[in-house]
Amino acid sequence: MSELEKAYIAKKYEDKIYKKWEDSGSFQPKNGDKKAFTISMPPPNATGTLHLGHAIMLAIQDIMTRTKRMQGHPALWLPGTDHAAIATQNKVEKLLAERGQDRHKLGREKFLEEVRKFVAESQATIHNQIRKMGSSCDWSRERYTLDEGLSKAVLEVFVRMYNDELIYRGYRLVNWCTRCESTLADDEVDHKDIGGHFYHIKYPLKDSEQYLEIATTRPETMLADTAVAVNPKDKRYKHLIGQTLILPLVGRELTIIGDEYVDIELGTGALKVTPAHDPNDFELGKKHSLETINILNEDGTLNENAGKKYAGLDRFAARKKIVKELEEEEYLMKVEDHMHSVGHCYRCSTVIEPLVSLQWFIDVNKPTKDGKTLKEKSIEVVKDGSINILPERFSKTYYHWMENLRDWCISRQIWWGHRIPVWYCQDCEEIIVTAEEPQKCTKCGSKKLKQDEDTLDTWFSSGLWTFSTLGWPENTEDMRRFHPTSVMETGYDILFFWVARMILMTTYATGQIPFETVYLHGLVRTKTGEKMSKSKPETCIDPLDMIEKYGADALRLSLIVGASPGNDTRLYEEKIAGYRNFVNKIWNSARFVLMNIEDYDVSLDDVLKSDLSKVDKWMLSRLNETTASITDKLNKYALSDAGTEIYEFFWGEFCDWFLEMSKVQQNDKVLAYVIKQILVLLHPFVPFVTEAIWEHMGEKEMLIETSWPKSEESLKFTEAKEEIELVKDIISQIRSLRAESSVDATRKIKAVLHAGRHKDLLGENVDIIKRLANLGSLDIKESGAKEQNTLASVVKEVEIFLPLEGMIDPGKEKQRIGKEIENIKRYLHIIEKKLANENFAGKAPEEIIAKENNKRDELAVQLEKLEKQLDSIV
RNA sequence: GGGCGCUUAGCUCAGUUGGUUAGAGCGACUGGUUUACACCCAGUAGGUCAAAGGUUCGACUCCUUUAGCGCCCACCA
Repeated sequence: MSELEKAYIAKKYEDKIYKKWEDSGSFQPKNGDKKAFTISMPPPNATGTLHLGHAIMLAIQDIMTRTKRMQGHPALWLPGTDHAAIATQNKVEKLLAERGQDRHKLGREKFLEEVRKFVAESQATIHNQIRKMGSSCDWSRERYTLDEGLSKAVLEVFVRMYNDELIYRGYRLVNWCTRCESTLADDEVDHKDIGGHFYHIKYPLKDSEQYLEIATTRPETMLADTAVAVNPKDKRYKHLIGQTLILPLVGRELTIIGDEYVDIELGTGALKVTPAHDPNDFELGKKHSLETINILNEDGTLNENAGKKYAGLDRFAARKKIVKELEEEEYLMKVEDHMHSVGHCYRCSTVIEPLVSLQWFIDVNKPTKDGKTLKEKSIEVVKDGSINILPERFSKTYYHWMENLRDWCISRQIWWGHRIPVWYCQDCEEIIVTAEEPQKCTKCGSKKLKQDEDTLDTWFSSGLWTFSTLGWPENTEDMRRFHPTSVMETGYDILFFWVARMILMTTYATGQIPFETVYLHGLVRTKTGEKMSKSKPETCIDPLDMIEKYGADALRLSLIVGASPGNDTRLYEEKIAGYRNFVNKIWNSARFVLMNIEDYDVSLDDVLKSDLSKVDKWMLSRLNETTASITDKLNKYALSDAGTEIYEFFWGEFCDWFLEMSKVQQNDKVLAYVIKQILVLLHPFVPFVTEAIWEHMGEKEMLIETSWPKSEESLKFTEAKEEIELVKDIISQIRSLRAESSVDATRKIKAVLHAGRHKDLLGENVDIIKRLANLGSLDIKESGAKEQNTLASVVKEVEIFLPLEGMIDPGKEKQRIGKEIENIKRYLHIIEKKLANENFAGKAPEEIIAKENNKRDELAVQLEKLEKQLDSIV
């Protein structure tokens, strides 16, 4: 088997292995009695290429899925993509713009063709990239939010909600993106603090020299003012309520109204009321029956209502013009700098305009059939523990968001997405809501029907993802087997956008929760903690480059180990290189074993029947403990902890100790058994290299299909384990003595051990100690006279002497041992103080006290021996 | 204005329900052609666990306050 490369070449194996897995059907869930384990893969946007955010999600979900699959659960990881309405449309519009095209010139159908073409291309790219990460997802069940089946589910839910009066159409103040020319949901607006201005404007009283001073940050909206409000408790203005003001530049008469809403302290205490372009003013307008004047076009320019002078101007140009005119006509009193929060489109960063518009909404506050509102239901399933959010603290954020959720605006004016299933009769104005395109008006029979132009919010369809992908509304077998799903694993940044929406939509549509556990991962940042951005290529890491360079296994580990749920993680190339080294170490340990062993067909029985040395027992014991611990951690989704533990066990114990010891004394059965089990435990983390090795070992069954080990009572060897730990400590101590005293590392020196009751143990392992400590000869005695001219030390009760004629400086040696004694004394002192403390003796648990007593006794013995050694130096 | 998180070795991070003389990887330093691996091996140095107070027999771990950094939410004209 020595033809294996000295270093593992990931590139040579990964694609081949992935193909083998995929072709074998092992990504598809098996039948079985155990509870199914399901993850719906958060569908990447069909807009381009995979980034590290996808890589971390794929790594985490793949580890979960592989573990459960090996544990014998029917495991389904369902992949797919999202049409990502606004994001995709924007992207294609940008591409069109580069060719001097735009969607309006193309028209709806041609534009959609362009989008479809673009999506098909990026989907192909995404498929390839998901595979590159080693994702063991079931491609036979892949879905796309615009699939026929999913679209059917979308329409079905819409119609049901409409019939249940949970979806309604109405004039409301909405968030309008002037670039996308569409509404946005409240949480699709990013609020950013912007340095703006406070413009103080004179609003003169009719037929008077007096005026009111009004402060505003958006002076152009004055063109839509229909009142001015003051607080009736405000002594300055109280008497003016009911009087009339003249709107500067426009000349419209405005009534001064009184409303407690107005904050006396804020601004000037007088508030211009613009019902069409401000959420608060909209409410005031409704309350006081004010006129609503909309001055904005969909593209952010001003319309006729703004007056001829301003119509057609962009909102910001209009602002400038108005400020200038106010100044010229001496209405502008002052301009102050003012920091305030301004809404921006989360997809294109354009400043959002609030405006009144006729849109479709989901009513989150209306009781449904079971008497609870959508909002209440969504809160309940998390509160009662049906859904468990990891890390737990995000539950609080979730409640807060849900509790304050307002009706969800679901209609978008973009073209890319699910068309709203509503038709308007052109003859009788009947509104027909149906999943199937109607042929004629249900009321008057007219065939002149016009479908609503709008599409649905992309989160409406992705909110159905866990069940629409399983065939709902049909009562499919997949639906019965795999829903509710087990885990929703995604970034905490889309808790509201998506996770909350899924809970809301799924509990309504199916009466089930969408998933049992929500695992939220953090953001991948640069080494210095900045967000990765393509504009900074020196720190922005492309997962595919890293896979090319270091292999997918290394990349996966670098994203998993050291990253806990809900916390951001930093990634940089040295880290990935470090895990590449680890992967290579796995490869080489296997290479070593493969050079030594032919037969890997070893059962537990074979191992137990073989002639087990204490070293074997130690290793089996540790393997068994590690298996139990890792299984436990994985079951709790503590992936980082599990990864760290297997890393340290494999490298620090199996390679550094057991393999080295095997070079002296080898038990084929144990070696084969242990390395195979380690490969199994490693497999969810580093699937490629482990599968590659597995194949070289001539296994018939692929590792991906192998069952997960259980911890076995018969592998517990407590005594042998402790004995070998002592042997290891002695070896370490000898190595340390040598190095500290600058003994030539290559020199095979002699050692004498006064082993006391451990004489037999050390005798059994004399060759191992000699080799690992690089000794020429080793003399083991029960006890004896002090050795002279030696480096001396004590481990537990065992005294170590390294006779080094002529090399020992008694002064230095005295100093060294003296220091060691001091150390022990200090420690001993702490323990003795603790034990002498009545409160400790009275209150600490017995276990702890026993442990402390033990430590004290050991230290006392060690101290005594060291003191004798010190005395003997002449 | 609310809420949350972080602060542990030069760097990146672990540290489970309080019981270690505080750990790992990288980096640094010393030394190594040993039946796999220099993508390696052996060894060493390096931390008053952000600060102050409190609870406790015992605090990196729990509580309070403070400071710095970061994030989320919020219709402050």
